[in-house]
Amino acid sequence: MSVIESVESTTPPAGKDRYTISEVAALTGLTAHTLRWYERIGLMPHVDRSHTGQRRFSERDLGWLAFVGKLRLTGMPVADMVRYAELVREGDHTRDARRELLEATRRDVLTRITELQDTLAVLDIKISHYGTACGGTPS
Amino acid sequence: MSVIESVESTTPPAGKDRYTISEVAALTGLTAHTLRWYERIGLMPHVDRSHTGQRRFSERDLGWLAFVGKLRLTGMPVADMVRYAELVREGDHTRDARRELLEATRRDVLTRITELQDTLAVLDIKISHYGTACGGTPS
DNA sequence: TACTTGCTTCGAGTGCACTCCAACGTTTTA
DNA sequence: TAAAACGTTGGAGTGCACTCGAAGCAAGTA
Repeated sequence: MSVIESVESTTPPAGKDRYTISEVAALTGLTAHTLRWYERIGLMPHVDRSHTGQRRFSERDLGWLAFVGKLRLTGMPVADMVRYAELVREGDHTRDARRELLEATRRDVLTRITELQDTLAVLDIKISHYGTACGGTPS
Repeated sequence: MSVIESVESTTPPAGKDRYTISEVAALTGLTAHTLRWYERIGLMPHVDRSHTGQRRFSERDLGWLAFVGKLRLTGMPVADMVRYAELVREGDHTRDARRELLEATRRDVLTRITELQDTLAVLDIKISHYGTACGGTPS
């Protein structure tokens, strides 16, 4: 618990802390279906429930979803995110493993950025070929 | 043909020009299955055949595959790449449409790079929360 | 009270990008 | 020449990440 608070929360609990699933859907851009699916596969920590069993998301849940959204942008497979979520749940002794995982992800992201910059260069060359009213022998 | 030469070829025709499918697979990292599939869906221009009907890839085909590989890295859907390939086949009067498409792709790539850089920043913050070597427990 | 909206679950369906199979023909190597 | 390796096709299968449907319970509004 303390680990989650100290490391996993980015946004401090401020504002209301009992969001319904449709509110969270609106805030995150995910569908309610996807949010339930995330919980089912273990990608969400267990979400609090109302007295009638309906989900009530906390600010921390929102923070986690925002982080997951970032990881998703990197192309990380959902299974790997689930693995990370499991490590968080397992507690303090997985700190090193988690840092390792994040650092590996960081390296992947750097690689992806480099690849995209290469691609950008290729696109620029192509575009410039299209741009110039070509008369010479292009390569 | 001339359009393809003037705009679509990056590598000048040098070296042998009759690669078998397994050679191309080795060179590109794609499987033979994928190469045939690319042709079937119209992502490859029609590949030359031997007198018995086997594929013989040219240097230009390799250049096209390299470009497709770059596009693939951007996350562009295969259907969009097929669309671009169709424009190329349709000839000179689609130049503008093609440049448009490449420029849109370029914008997408820039957006993706920005997203990844944001993600990188988040990862760095998380990693720094996990602390540097002093807190870690080595095996 | 009746209606509308939103929530629950489980399980099935979708779209994408491959990936593989079966059956058979061709080319290379020993 | 015989075997091994490689090629062909159409169509079916796989894995991922959702995405949706159906049946039913609960809460708010006219």
